[in-house]
Amino acid sequence: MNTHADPYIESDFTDRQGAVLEAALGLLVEGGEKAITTAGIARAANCSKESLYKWFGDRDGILAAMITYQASKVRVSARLGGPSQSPEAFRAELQVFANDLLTVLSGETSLALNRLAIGQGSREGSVLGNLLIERGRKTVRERAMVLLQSGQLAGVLRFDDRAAAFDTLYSLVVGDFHVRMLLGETVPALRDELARKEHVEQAINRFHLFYSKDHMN
Amino acid sequence: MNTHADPYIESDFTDRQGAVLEAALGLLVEGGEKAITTAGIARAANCSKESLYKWFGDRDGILAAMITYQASKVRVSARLGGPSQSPEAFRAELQVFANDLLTVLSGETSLALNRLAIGQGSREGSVLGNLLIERGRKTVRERAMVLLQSGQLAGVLRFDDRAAAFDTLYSLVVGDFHVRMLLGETVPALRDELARKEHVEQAINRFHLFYSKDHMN
DNA sequence: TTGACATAGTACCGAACGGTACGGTACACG
DNA sequence: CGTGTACCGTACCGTTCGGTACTATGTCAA
Repeated sequence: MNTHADPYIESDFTDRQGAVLEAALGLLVEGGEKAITTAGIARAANCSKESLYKWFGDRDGILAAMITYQASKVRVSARLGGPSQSPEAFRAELQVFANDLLTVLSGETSLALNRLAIGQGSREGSVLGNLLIERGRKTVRERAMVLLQSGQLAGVLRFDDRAAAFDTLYSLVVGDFHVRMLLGETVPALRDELARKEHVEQAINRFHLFYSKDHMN
Repeated sequence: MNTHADPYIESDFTDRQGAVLEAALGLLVEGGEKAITTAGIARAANCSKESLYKWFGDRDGILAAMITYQASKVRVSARLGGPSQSPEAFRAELQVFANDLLTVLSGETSLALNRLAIGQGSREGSVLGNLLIERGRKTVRERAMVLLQSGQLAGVLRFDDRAAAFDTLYSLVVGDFHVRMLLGETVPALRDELARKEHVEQAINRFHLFYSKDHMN
């Protein structure tokens, strides 16, 4: 991958190519991997199969491009609240992050891409899986890392291993929801507004129970 | 393989059919869904395609049968420790449960079946996904439920919603590992024996922090 | 022995798909 | 104007796969 993680690299794709990938993503969301045929993409995007192969190499190249393209689109705004904030404000910010995380993960496109990568997975080193972990999880991870460090600097949180704290936060917020959604279950705790808010609050409370200065064990 | 190894196997499958499904599972583990072709199964199991279609209807029927067959094989021994045990013994039992859960989820067959169901997922009501949730998760869930209730009766745990407590336990133990393994990542915290033990202990400790009588908030 | 039944093995068919090739069109550049 | 480039649309090819049909073999019962 590119070591130069410059923030300007939208993607290596032309507008036309982006439109084509958009159409392919639409097909994927609607019909699953089975719907991603070269002829189908060409038809949906009003382009020729020859262009597809020139741009992306082969079908797997198209799939990989879909992931990188979508990941480049979800660039989140990692707004830093600054180290001088109250514990309540920080807690609220964590709740916002948790809510955003759940929103992203429960999005149709995210689910479809995860299903695609998992379905292709384990075979051939799971190229798509690595791609999805690298490109997709990196953004949310970075945002959380910044958030956690700001909490530590503000004196709200206390931990030795920031990565481990992130894993805990992720587990508490997401839990088993992701797999269940990937399996096709409609999780009511994410649909219902009230239940979701309660879940997020509980998760953040529990996270503080682990990592706030008051509750260290 | 298991003619009568498991005492009361409630699968509707003949021994021959079980052997065929076993071969199909082998193909699935080795080569992913792409390797599950009717001709391939017939070749690997030394049976005819006609028999496959007579027994399982069509290809989707084979996939569904693979899930139900495997689920019927994993019937866990829900040994009940009884309500009169010390907190330390109960904690140890929770750790054993957590360890078993991680072992099952990281098994190649379980991962392959989950990948299969997820890959087919969302399309057509996700039949395989529901099947996997129903048949697969039910056993582990029931065992955990019994365990939790025994902990409550023993006066070690305290909760109103047992299902919610189970979800918390599951999240703390499994966390993000499942998705990452499904995506093809080899999680070191599960391979390494020491790291895994530490993780399980931490998870159980944290669970007790939420639900033990001493730590209620 | 004879006949009913189950199954293996193989051949076959139609459809779908990945990938390639070719003709046609619009546009840029000299 | 001519030439190259990029692209669309379509036709085409070879392969694979799901599903069916047919034959051969073995087994059990009368």
